[in-house]
Amino acid sequence: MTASPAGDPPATCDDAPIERRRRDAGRTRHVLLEAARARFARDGYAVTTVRDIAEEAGVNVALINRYFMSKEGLFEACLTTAVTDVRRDENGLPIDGIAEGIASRVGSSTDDDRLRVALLLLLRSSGDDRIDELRRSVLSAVSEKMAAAAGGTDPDSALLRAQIVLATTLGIVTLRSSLGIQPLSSATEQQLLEPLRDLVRAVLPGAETPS
Amino acid sequence: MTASPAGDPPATCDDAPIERRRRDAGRTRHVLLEAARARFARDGYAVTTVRDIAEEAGVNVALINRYFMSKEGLFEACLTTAVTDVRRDENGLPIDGIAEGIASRVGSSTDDDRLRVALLLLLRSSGDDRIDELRRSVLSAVSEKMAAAAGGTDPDSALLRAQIVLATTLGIVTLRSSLGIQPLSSATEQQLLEPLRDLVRAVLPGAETPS
DNA sequence: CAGCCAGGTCAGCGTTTGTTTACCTGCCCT
DNA sequence: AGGGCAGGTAAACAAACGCTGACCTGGCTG
Repeated sequence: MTASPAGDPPATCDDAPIERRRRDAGRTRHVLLEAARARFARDGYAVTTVRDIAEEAGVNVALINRYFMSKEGLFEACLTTAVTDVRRDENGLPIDGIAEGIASRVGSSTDDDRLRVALLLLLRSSGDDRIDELRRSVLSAVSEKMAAAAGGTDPDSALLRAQIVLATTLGIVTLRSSLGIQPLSSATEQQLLEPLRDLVRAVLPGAETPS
Repeated sequence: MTASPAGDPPATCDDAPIERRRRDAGRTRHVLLEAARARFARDGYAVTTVRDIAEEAGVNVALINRYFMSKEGLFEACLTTAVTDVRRDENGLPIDGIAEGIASRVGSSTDDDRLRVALLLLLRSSGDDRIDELRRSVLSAVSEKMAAAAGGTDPDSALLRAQIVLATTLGIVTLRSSLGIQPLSSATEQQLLEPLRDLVRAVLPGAETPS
């Protein structure tokens, strides 16, 4: 599997056409990080071995410890990128249209959409308390932002309700990726949009759903 | 931790007051199964070691292989009990009052409520395809039963919507147990009931919520 | 009471895990 | 052209894993 590691010459060019350099620390680090993100998100921390990740990245196993100190360091780096992805994404949040946002985030089916992978990563635990606290804080921040966007009168109730909507989002991502339950797994973004609109409008107090 | 394994004499009785027998295969099997359920549900399959389970149950490690063939066999037995729990529970489903059912199932905070543990177990994977198919089928069955209970016109749309409600349920259980997000984690069954009522009424087409 | 077997213990097997050490080698600089 | 070093490789480490076989022993039966 994974016959061409990362940037193999497609056998039609002779010397050094595309590949940047033979030895590129930054590139290697990046390839390793992407492979780890995918495996950790799909299979979880404990199941994934460093040899799996290295093989998928087409890189020597020892380089994981060289660039990330340890397996846990690599996982923390993955989570950091996930946090960055989520943070950047929620800045572009449409104030109204929360349902649309969830649908588009959750919708992409099997492609490695960055945000779907990021959400899955936030659900994975390595057992390290400090990293768990990171997961907790960013998930809390997302729910707070959603509660603020939804408005409403009682702030405490709004936060609880926003976290229920967040639970729905994470639950859908889980059911679509881990299990393969039909029709949820093969539902398109369009098909998810209508029920999600109903859900958001009902659960979030002051949320407006544009036509 | 767990100083008294399962049924220690409470130090106030001399000889053999409560403990049934010194050697009881059925009891040992049961204790093992309960310990495994708790650990698998809380930490997942790969993280949990057979030595952990045996220690928590207060029995010898080799007995796991004696009574359940393998670690995977033990996990399958755990899932089977979870399936039984879920099946028995959904038989007593109130036709109306789906929200009440979810709230009561999800509500119990840190106690090892059987149904909460069962739902968590259904989210854990051992990597075995056959067992995964079991998880898939029972989760599908739950959503189908919910869709049937909710009624509605279009059966396909109703199923998708029921699975979204199921995703919410599983998401809440996950957020409450794995992470400790506030205020969701410490919300009582009562506090969860109101938003869940709104959610079910909006997402499930023909669901009636009694006053 | 003696015999027997289900129930339980113990030590160690082979494998896989994350990690480290010592060693090459491509690439830049003067 | 040729050191020098960052980038990469290979082999092996100790620890932990699931599992197994040979071995005890409590408790019922004849």
